[in-house]
Amino acid sequence: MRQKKNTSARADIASRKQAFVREEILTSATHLFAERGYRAVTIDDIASNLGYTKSVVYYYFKSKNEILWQIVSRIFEGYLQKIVALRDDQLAPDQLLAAMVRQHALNVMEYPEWTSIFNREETELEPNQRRQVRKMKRDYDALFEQVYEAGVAKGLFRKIPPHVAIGGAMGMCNWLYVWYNPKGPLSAEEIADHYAGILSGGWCTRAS
Amino acid sequence: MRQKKNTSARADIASRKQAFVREEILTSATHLFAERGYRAVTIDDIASNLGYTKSVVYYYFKSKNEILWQIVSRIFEGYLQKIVALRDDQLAPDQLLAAMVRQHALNVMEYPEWTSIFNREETELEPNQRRQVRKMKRDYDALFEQVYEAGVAKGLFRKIPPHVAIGGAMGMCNWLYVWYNPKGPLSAEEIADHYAGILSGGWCTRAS
DNA sequence: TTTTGTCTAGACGGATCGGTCAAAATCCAT
DNA sequence: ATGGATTTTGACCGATCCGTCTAGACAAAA
Repeated sequence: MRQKKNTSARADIASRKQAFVREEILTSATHLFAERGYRAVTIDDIASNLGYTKSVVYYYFKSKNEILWQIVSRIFEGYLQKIVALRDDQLAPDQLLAAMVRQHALNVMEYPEWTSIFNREETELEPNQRRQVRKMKRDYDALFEQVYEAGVAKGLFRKIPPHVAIGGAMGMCNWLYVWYNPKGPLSAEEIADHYAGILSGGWCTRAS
Repeated sequence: MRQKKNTSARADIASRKQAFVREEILTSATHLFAERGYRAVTIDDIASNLGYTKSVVYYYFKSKNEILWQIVSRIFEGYLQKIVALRDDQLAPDQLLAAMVRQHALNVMEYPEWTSIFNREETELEPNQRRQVRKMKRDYDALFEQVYEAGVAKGLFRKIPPHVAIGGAMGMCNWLYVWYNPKGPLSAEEIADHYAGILSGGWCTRAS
């Protein structure tokens, strides 16, 4: 018993440290991948950015690909949760979709680097990983498209193919990673509201 | 005279062939860069894709960077011309901006690969090239923002910061390179019209 | 046929980078 | 301090890839 307790305490410390360093490395890698692109970043870059050497990174991760995959997987988890949570509010399709768009825009602006990686580095994944990512994206978009369809059925939305309407909304929001500046004059909430507003009612003062 | 004529005839054939092969190489490179990313494509890939060897490519181009730069420069030229041409029509801001958005969407859908490269590979350019590209993008966007501002002044558009409104429109259109399928059920014109419509009047049937 | 300019092949250099490995250092319970 | 587990180091291997270079193929002019 005592032995077991001791070794497990020791293993505990070890695993906590491992978790911490893994997190550090993922953060460093996220910055660099977003800034220069996966292919242009070396393991040495990721390591020396933290004052480590390459070997340290390879102690905590099996390969460069595993680092990328960890980042990509987590991005999706975070995005999905916040969108799914909105469905509990039992809103009408037009209100719900506006809220979902708003939240997606906020997702992008909260971690622009994630969106950059998620969308730019898909080709760097291995075939089966890539299939998974594509499915994630499809499922995520489908959440929005279903609401759009429901809204069309109720006469709330114009009869535009859901795929086109949602594709437009996604582009609008995802593009934020290109130009959104956290230190800019507008807050993320303001921008998200503007976007939800434009998509719902357009930017013209009267209907065209 | 005869000598001069002869040698120039020979040079003529040569330069025509050079122009042709250079074009071939740029096309091959464009496909591959868009598909796999600049960094992941080797000169050998570009060459063997055409049945050539690496040396041929280096006979026609100084470096890999020159190929990328040629592609990027041309993209902008093509985009800009078609947008500037619309200004001659002397439309009111709301009509003009709708036409410009429509045209930009068509630009993207005509050569999705160009948009992909133009936006994904900016980090692969050399510093001064990158500065030029950023200026191109700023100037391009400014064309749209000016029209938006004029529309706001006339009470035609809602008072949204032009940068935000146009950023959204650009994202919407540029994102087409991710999902637009030329063989899909909708034509490029239909999609472009839908987008211009959404941005002008929203996707809701009544103003929210 | 010889010569000249244009184009191509293939080998090579040099640098980079992902990943491995054995040895050393560090840490902690006994 | 000792012993065992964990962590770090730095050298190293092998592969890839950009770009160069030399020799020669090929066509057209002389």
